[in-house]
Amino acid sequence: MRKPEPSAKNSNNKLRKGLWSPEEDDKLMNYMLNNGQGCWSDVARNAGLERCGKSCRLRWINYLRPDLKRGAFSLQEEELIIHLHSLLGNRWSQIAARLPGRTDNEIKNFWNSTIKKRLKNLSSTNTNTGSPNASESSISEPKDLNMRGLISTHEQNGFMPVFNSSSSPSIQATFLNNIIDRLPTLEHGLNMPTAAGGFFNGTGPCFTQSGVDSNGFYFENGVFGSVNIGAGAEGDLFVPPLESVSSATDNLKVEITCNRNTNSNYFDDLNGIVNNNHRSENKGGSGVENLFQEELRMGEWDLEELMKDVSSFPFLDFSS
DNA sequence: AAATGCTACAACCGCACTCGG
DNA sequence: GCCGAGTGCGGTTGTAGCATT
Repeated sequence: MRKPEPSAKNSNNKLRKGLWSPEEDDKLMNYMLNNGQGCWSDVARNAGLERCGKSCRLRWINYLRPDLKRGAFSLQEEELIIHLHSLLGNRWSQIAARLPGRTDNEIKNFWNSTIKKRLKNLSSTNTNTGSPNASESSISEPKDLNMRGLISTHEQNGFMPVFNSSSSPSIQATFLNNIIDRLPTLEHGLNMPTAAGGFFNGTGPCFTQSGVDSNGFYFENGVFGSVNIGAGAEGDLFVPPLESVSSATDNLKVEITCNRNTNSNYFDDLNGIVNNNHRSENKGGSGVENLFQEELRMGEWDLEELMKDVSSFPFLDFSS
């Protein structure tokens, strides 16, 4: 991408830094192919490179490795990254391990440059929209919320929020703004339970008809709970207390608190939620269960299996 | 055509962990 | 147990190239 800086090599005997020249790449590539990976400081020395071992390792892993898949991320990969990130957070190496041919650095860059930007746009658009009352006139046009903009490269294939036709615009606006207002809270690592909980299906917000009818999730102050829409009279918006949240549906009760300071607890809780929903035998249940059912149809991989246990994620190969 | 802004991504940095002496 | 080297990882920076003004 960039041309090596001529000044990168110091005049004295210090190790070279900065961009790698094609000659250096050749040296490292030839050495690795002929000798395999060993101690990286030895690699650097034996390959005749004026680089530290750490730099050689990085160059090999992120750029020279023969099994690397170059080029843009596919839609499938993109969705998987979002799903995995919702479960794993910024554990790029673990995410990369599930994406053959992709490096943690690549995924990290993709996330920070592309996905994060879309989330930011989403958030700023909401700010500009103003209060629910102010936006009431425009909420009937979902694009004004820029919800789809989260993944702008995707086609409009049902990722837009779908409201009950009888829901008033003000309720829709209140509901959406309630969710969007929480985005800054979730920005830290974006460890939002969206993919698991149903706000985002991995490609954008996913408010299914059934989800809006009965249950959604919300996440605030470290508490993962539910937002119950229209459980009573049509159009009612019920936001439960933060400390302990329970939905009002007949066949589903969610009372979740989690410690945001410990990722393991957090993700354990998320997985518990997912598993609880999977275990439900009530296939006719609405709300959260249907949200998951909707989600499971979104990707070509078995997301249900993915969400059961992060440690059991399959290593997917999209290279075909 | 030049200036400016934006984006993508390669590479560095610092911290944490493991392991052998 | 301590120490240092090696390694892995996530955050951040720097900049080439493209887009826009």
